[in-house]
Amino acid sequence: MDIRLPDGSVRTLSEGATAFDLANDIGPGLARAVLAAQVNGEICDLSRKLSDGDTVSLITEKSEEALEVIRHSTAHLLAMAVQELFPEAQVTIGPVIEDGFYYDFAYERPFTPDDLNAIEKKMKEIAKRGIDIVREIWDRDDAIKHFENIGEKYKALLIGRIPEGETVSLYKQGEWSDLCRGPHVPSTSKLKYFKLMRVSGAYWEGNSDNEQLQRIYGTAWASKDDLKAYLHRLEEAEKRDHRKIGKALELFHLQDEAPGMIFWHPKGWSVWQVVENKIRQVMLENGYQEIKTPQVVDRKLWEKSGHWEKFRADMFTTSTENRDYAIKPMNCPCHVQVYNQALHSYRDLPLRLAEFGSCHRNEPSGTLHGLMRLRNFVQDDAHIFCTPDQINGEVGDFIDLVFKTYKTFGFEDVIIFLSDRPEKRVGTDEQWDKAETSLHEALQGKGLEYGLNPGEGAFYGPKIEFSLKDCLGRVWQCGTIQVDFSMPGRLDAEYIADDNSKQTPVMLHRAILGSMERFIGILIEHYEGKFPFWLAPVQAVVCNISESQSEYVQKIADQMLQKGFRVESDLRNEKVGYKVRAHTLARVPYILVAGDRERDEGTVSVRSRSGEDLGSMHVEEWLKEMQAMETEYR
RNA sequence: GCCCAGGUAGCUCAGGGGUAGAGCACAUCCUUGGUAAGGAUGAGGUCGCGGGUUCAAUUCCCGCCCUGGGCUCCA
Repeated sequence: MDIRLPDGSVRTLSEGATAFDLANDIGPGLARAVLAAQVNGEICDLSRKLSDGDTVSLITEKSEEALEVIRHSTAHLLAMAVQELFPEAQVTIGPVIEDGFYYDFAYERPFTPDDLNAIEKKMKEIAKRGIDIVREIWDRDDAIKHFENIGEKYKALLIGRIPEGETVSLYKQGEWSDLCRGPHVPSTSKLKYFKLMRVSGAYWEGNSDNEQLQRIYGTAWASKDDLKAYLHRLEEAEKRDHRKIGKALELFHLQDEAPGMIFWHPKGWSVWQVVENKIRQVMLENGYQEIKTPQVVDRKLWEKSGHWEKFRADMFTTSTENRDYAIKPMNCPCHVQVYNQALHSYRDLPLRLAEFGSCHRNEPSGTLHGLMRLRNFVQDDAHIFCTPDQINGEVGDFIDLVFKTYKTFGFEDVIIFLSDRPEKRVGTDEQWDKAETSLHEALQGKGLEYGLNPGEGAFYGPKIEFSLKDCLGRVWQCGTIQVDFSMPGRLDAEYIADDNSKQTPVMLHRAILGSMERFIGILIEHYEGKFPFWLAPVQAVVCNISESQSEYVQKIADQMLQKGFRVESDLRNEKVGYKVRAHTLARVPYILVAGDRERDEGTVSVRSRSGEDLGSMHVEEWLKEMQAMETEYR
């Protein structure tokens, strides 16, 4: 039979030849290196029997496709090792994930870090044994019986979900076997570059009502260098961690007495204010009006808005003089109160009310994370009250605003998802059709790529979410725009239409940064604490060389301060080298040095954070330079 | 909320049933030094909180709180 290779050439093999035979036929080197095959585009085992006319490419460690196979096989290796060491452990699932894999086990006790070391050692040992990995086809019912007999109830359960009469594939390595679709590498000896990373609990089927399983995470790569590079990448990412930098640069702190809430220090609060003022400016330039509403609001309003019934457990409450209050978990009900204080004409719409609204939500303790997930956070919130016909235009304008704003802060890489109608929802299908279409059209009109989260919309309307990634690749939602058919009606918002009828406006909830805290956290990681000039908490430090220039240094530092720049002077009894080092480590964008020469000439010597010597310049000239940087967002 | 690992000086961390350790930072003194660490001296701790075992607990045991990594959740 004839087999076509990726380069277009054709090789003739005898009937019944496998992908491995093909590799062997091409050369013994390839036969040693080959891990899997791709037959007519489908990745499969080397034991796959080929047919006349198949197009086959062989996957070696150099192929991109190899990683998934290696990781999958390493997950099996892990499971085998665990069961050799802990025969009572039951296997469940073990998928490939970004950068590695995990495997969930049911076991009477959690695995310890010591166990992990032992398991990894066992894995290496099994790998060295060079056990052949063999694919077997089983009848579904036989497979269920088999796994039930050996006490693997989870596997039996999984196979039970496969339709009757179908066959399933099992992969066998030595005495050990696992239900698996495959494909896998041909022998455990192909698995060399892996490392177990951590243990954690995980629920069976991801449902917290189910029993907790023991999850082991690992990473696996095609080469030693790749593994090393990955571990190095993790270390580098850790250096960007906003919690670490936040502490080192004295931006903020957290303490036991206020879990999930931030104590902002002068430097962190400086960043906050610059960010807030920038957003405030953007809001005013785009037709929003800023308001401020109460922190603590009577329970009755939350009952009316529906929050009390649905989210009471997640709200902080307080009471006094027989009245119950909730500390606001969101701003929208309050914004409707402001809207309701006047009788509105359709001519008033769209009405855009913005607030830097501080919200408290009693998030589960296990979910708190630095600045990213808090119990108290401030949203750059706004609500647009509009007619159904205005949704389209408002959403389109908002998307532009999001991208423009993110760009100002240095972000180009934005992940967009559209969440559409959930099963439980309010509003008519017609309304949902219209709203969802508006969102799709707005995104497509901008030529944006976006993912779909089917059924993930809020009960009151569909939404678009804009997310940014943190240093560890975790995705955090920042911006959002949500259509709301429910709350305006619940809270009696209305307007008089052009036919003099009373109508209920649609409300769009929207935020660009989302949570101020989270956004600043992402900013810290994005810039590794090296904020651009306009955001930096301290924009420049002026240093003297010896005592005789201290008066001059104070004078010019004050001059810059009066012009509105955030400038400090460093007159400490230390050498310049010491001061330069200290302020470089503190990520100050510019270090200005004045010795006798500069004092006599009325200049400063300018050194950038990156170590570049920009030479001496007159103070006036430097002031102009700073003014330019301030408005160019660089 | 669930599983695991942590919590020692302002920070980063070592230690371990019987006077608590380092580096950096801080203070004082010497030094006035031209672009990433000048020198000396010194101060600094309820070893997360509560209980138990013990002659003795920061150390061992139990509970709680917080932090970190996951899971679940995220209006």
